[in-house]
Formats: sequence, structure tokens, C-alpha cells
Amino acid sequence: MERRRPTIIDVAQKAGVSKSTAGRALSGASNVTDEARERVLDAARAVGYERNDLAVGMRSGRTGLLGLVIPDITNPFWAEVARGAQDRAAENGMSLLVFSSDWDHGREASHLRALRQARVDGAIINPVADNFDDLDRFGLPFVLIGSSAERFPATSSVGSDIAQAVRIGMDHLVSKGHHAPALILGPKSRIARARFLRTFHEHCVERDIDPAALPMEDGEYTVEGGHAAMKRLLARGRAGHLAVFAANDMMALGAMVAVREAGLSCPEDVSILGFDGVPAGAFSWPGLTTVAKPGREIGMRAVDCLFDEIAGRPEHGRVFMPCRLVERGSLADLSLSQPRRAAAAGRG
Amino acid sequence: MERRRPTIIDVAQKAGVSKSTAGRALSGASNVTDEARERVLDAARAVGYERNDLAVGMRSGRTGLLGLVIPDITNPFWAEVARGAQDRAAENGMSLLVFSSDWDHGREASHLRALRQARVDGAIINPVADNFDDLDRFGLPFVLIGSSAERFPATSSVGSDIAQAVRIGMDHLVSKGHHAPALILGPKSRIARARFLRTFHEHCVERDIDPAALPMEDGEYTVEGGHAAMKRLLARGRAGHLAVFAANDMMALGAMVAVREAGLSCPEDVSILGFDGVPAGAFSWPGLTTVAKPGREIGMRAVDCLFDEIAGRPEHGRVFMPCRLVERGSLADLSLSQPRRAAAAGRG
DNA sequence: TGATTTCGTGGGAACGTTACCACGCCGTCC
DNA sequence: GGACGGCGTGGTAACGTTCCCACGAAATCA
Repeated sequence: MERRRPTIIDVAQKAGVSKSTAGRALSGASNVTDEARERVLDAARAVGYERNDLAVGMRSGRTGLLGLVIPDITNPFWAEVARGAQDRAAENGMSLLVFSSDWDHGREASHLRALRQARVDGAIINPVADNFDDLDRFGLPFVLIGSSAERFPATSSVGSDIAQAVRIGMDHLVSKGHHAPALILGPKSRIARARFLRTFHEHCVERDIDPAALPMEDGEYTVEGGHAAMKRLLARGRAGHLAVFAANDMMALGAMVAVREAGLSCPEDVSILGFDGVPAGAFSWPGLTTVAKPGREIGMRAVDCLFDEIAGRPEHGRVFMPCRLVERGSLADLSLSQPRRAAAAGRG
Repeated sequence: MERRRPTIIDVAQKAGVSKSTAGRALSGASNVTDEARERVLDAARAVGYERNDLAVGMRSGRTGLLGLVIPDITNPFWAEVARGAQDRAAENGMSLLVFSSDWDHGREASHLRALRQARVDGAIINPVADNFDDLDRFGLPFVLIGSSAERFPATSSVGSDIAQAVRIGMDHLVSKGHHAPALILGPKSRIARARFLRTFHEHCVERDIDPAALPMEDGEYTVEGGHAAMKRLLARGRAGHLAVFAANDMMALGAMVAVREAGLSCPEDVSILGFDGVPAGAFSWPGLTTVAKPGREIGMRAVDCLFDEIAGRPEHGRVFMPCRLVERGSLADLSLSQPRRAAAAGRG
């Protein structure tokens, strides 16, 4: 801090041009001769010049900073989103300010204000569900991510395609011979639950299944929530093999523990399919088969959409990124014990 | 962007004072009357004024931004470090720029330059091991974190107390009746391995154990590395119960798989102790007993140290944060089957 | 009472870069 | 030859805040 850093004035003097010409050469503008540009670039290298983004931002209105406001960086899904956003930002010479909101309205408001004060070029936000006012008045380009973005229909957003995810999950269950799986759902207040259920109902209609006849339990999106829901499912009694589609991987992992505690085994007695793709699913025994959300792709796509917002290009509306099946060991394959014709009919 | 944002000039005019007085009132300086301050704060609220951190940074040299350069935000340990740093930064009204280096020298150099250009107030860095030059010339206050910080002895750093971790791990193994555990170590080139081994040797000396007589294998700090090392350990044959202290949790989880593949069970035949505390350890079966690193605390402490660096307060040197035992189910308790006197002698 | 100190206020300049415009030179066209 | 347009260059001012100093009024001290 004691030693003054070289400025564009130092570069200009060394190169024997004006600061205007120096600035143009350094920014890659076309209205500079190649000879002048060479002299400027050499001078910049010689004095060790590095751009001051504060000054650039003051005059040009662009800082090269992007903001990311997510619930919790230690949550594996959001860490993947952050990673995708980081990578895309870095590819484009931009830096990412990362905040964890813990789904707290006040924290989010505080983070949004920090972003405004820092004059970021734009932000990617997983909105706290009831935070309409702050987002309306954010005043900078932004893109929403995650399920809660649905509450802001006029805004560009990027999220997992939950409908597609439920569909590939159900198709996979059916292909393994599980035609009437039980469901472990998330809490009633959550948007993701409604989307999950809607697609599940569509799936049943397509296959002439009465959804009301299928066992369903719900709970928090936690290990404990899934554990309790599975216990309730098992307490209903089961006729033969039970298959369960859990609304997220933590619930699925908790359900596995409940199965074990009941003296049963997975997948021999109970098959469990998760939804999320958290890393821990690879280490349960057996490994959890799950429908993985595209966290990293969401992060990258959100940055792309944000660049369009910043550039004033047409809005994207809502973008849904496809999920992907991750096959491990938690689903029994009952299709192997089915007569061929019955399996084909089941796939109708 | 079209609507000009209110500046301190607007606030001053509305409050009927100079911009100097307005600035003093808003920054909490003492040389303003209470009456003027009140008028200024009311005016600021009325016009919707928010500070411009670019302008503040240009004049004052302080931006309110901190940088964090870690290997990979999706790694659970580093995500915890980031979380701790975020929280401590937010408590102090600062914002955190987060970068993932992937242990790549070029990426790190690029991130350090971005931090300089953004004129951050300081940075927390897990250095790529051979990056002496860039750090020497970083030019901003910084604090190092993680094991590779040991290569920069004159610099403030914060890391896990690996010696203490190995000690509580070994003490715990002994308390469970495992007096001569095998080791699964990380790669020879890694600093953490040397520290782990050194403490292990000290522990053996204290307990009159010949370390050369204990089985040791090594590999990469990955599931696959641990899996292969455990297979080699098992291939040596085992006399009764085998206990293994693995150099990180991923290796431990890989070792568990190898145990199962060998037709053995954990903890009945083979006990496994990990090191790290990754979330996945809670979901293996049995759950992994491990010595957990204090990621979040490291992040917080690093921010505290950085504030001291920024303020020019005396350096901290190297700070080692204590690790913590997380008991789950992967260690058999052999002390229950030991005669009381023999157990006491073993602990001597 | 006069000199000195303290406090609060206001004005100018600095911070480092870009946006903007004027100007001179050169080439092309009528 | 003169008018026009394009290109490259340079100079000024703007961006929004803080730093710094000068000044006047009030309080304190001798």
C-alpha cells in the first residue's frame, strides 16, 4: 500500500502517447495504430501496470463483478451451482461474490444491498420465497434460480426440470418392475413438492393408475424427515416388495436407515429411489440410485442468461435444465422375475 | 441503469448541508452535530441513498471486499471454510469474492490478479504448492490456509492441527483396544502426509511401539486410493481383528468397500477410522468414525487474522485449529473383551 | 480582555479510468 | 483545387466519495 501502483498515466508517459491512446490500446479498441499499441503494451508490461477496476467501474458503469445469493454454500447442490457459476464467470474474465442467505429474508436483503453498493454488473439469486419487494427494487440485472423462482413469473430464471426428473424416475421404477411405488414427499408449503406431485399425477393418468391408491407420506427435506416417513410407510404393512420414490436424497438416506431398523434390507425387501444426486448417496450401502439435479449446469446457464440480461438481449423466461438418472444399488430389479408379456404391458 | 442513483450531493442538498457534512454524518464521524446528523440521515432515507463502494474505494483505498481462493468449492471441507469466512465477513459488513483454483498454478495467478484489480481489502488463500512468486508479489494483505501454507513460513496462516488430530485418533483407537493399527497414508508428495506420519511416530515412541512393525500402505486422497490400499493391507493376511487409521475420509470410505468385497465386515472384522469429517461419512454403513477438521472455524479465524493484517496489527504466525472426534459405528470396541489389567497396561 | 484551543462546517482536489468531442492529416471525389 | 469523410490522436470532464485544509465561532485559559 505504501508504494503507489503504476497508473495509465505512467504507461502513457513511457510509451510517449496520451493517456487516451494508452487507454484505447489497453482496452483493445480498434482506433489505435498497431505501432502505438505495441509501444503501450510494452510500456504497461515494463511498469507492471494492472487495471484498476474501481476506476473502470466509476466511469464505465461496469465492474466485472457478479453476485450469487444462495441458501447455503455447504449444501452440495448449491456448491455445485456456485462452481458452475464460478467457472462460467472466470471464462469471461469476471469474478463472483458469493453469499449464503440461509433462507432468511433479512440476510437476503442485506446481501442484495451489498451487491448494489459494490455496483456488481448483475446477480444470480435463489430468492427467499416471500421476498417480492426487494427483488422488485433490486435495480440491477438479475436471474433467479431454483424452485422458488416460480413465484416471480415475469423474471428470467433457471432451474431443474422437476417434471422431467419425476418422469425419468417413474419410468425407471417401472422398468425395474415397480409399477406402484410409494411416495415420500416434502413439506406442503414447498413449491418443489407441488411440481413433483403434479407430474406424478400425470404419470399415473398416462398409465391408468389411481394415484389415490398409492401410499404417500411426507416430511421435512431432511434425513430425519425421510426416516419418520419411511417408518410410517412400513407401519402400514407391506404386501411383498415395497418401492419408494423419495422427494430428495437426504430423505431417501433417512428412509434407508428406517428400513434397516425394521429388520428389512434394501434393495431386497424395499427399493428406494432418491432425487438430488448428493455425493453422500455414493457411500450409503447400498449406493443410492437417484435422479440427479444439474447443479453445475444450472450455475453455468444462469451466468449465460445473466450476460444476456446485462446486454439487454431478449429475456429467457424460465429455463428448465434436464436431470439425469444415477444408477447405484438401491433398486431391486423385479423385471427379471416377470413374464415378458406382463412387463411389456406395464410399459404401455 | 437509466435512472440516475441518488448521490451524496442529493442528500446534502436535501439536508441543507455541504457534501462534507453529509459524508461525515453518513460515515458516523464524530465531528457532526446530532441535529445535522439527523437531518442527513432523514434525507438519505428520503432519497433512497446507498453508498457507492467504488467511489469509497477510489478515495479511501478500502472496498469492503475480501477474496477467498480455495481448491474447489464443491469439496465439503472447503465449502465449510468458505461458509465460515462468509459468515465472519458478513458480520463485519464485508463481502467475499470466492474462487476455485483446482490446484492449478495458472488459475491461481489469474485469480490473484482479479483480486488486485478489484482492489480487495485482503485475501485468504490456500496456495497452490509451488506458487512462491505470485504470493511474494501479491501486494495486498493476505492470510494462508491449509497444509500447503507451511511452505510459506513467514506468513500468517490458519490450518487444522494435524498433530492433535492424529493424537486424538490414536488415543481413541487405543481406548477401543486397537493398540497396533495399520495406516493408510496419502501420497508421498503431500505435506499433510509428513505431518500425519511425524505425529504417528511420536505416538509410537511414547507408547514403546515400533512404528516399523505396523502395516502401512498409501495412495491418492481418493475413494479409489483408499480402496486399493485396503486391498493391499488385506492381502498381507491379518491375524484377528485389523484396525486402520486412514489419512482422509474418502480413503476410509473406499477402504470400507474393499473390506466388503473381501467378504469381511466393518466393524466386526476390520475397524476403520477416518480423518476429515465429510458429510458422506454419516451415510455409509456403518457410519464412519472420524476425526473432523474444523473447516468452518478455519474460515472464521482466517478472516479474523486477515482483519489484523489489514489493520497492520502484529502477525499471528501459524494458527492451528483443533480437530474433533466424531464417533459413529466403524470401530469395534475390543476393550470390552480385554482383561482389565492388560487394557490398563496398553494405555500406559 | 486578549490569546489560544477546540469544534463544526464547507470547498477544492484527489483517486484512475473512460466517454466524449475537437482537431489535424490524409485520401477520395466532384 | 476545394469539399468531404474517415482515421488516429489528444485534452477535458465526469464518475461519487473521502481526504485535507482553511475558516469562523465558541469555549477555555492566562
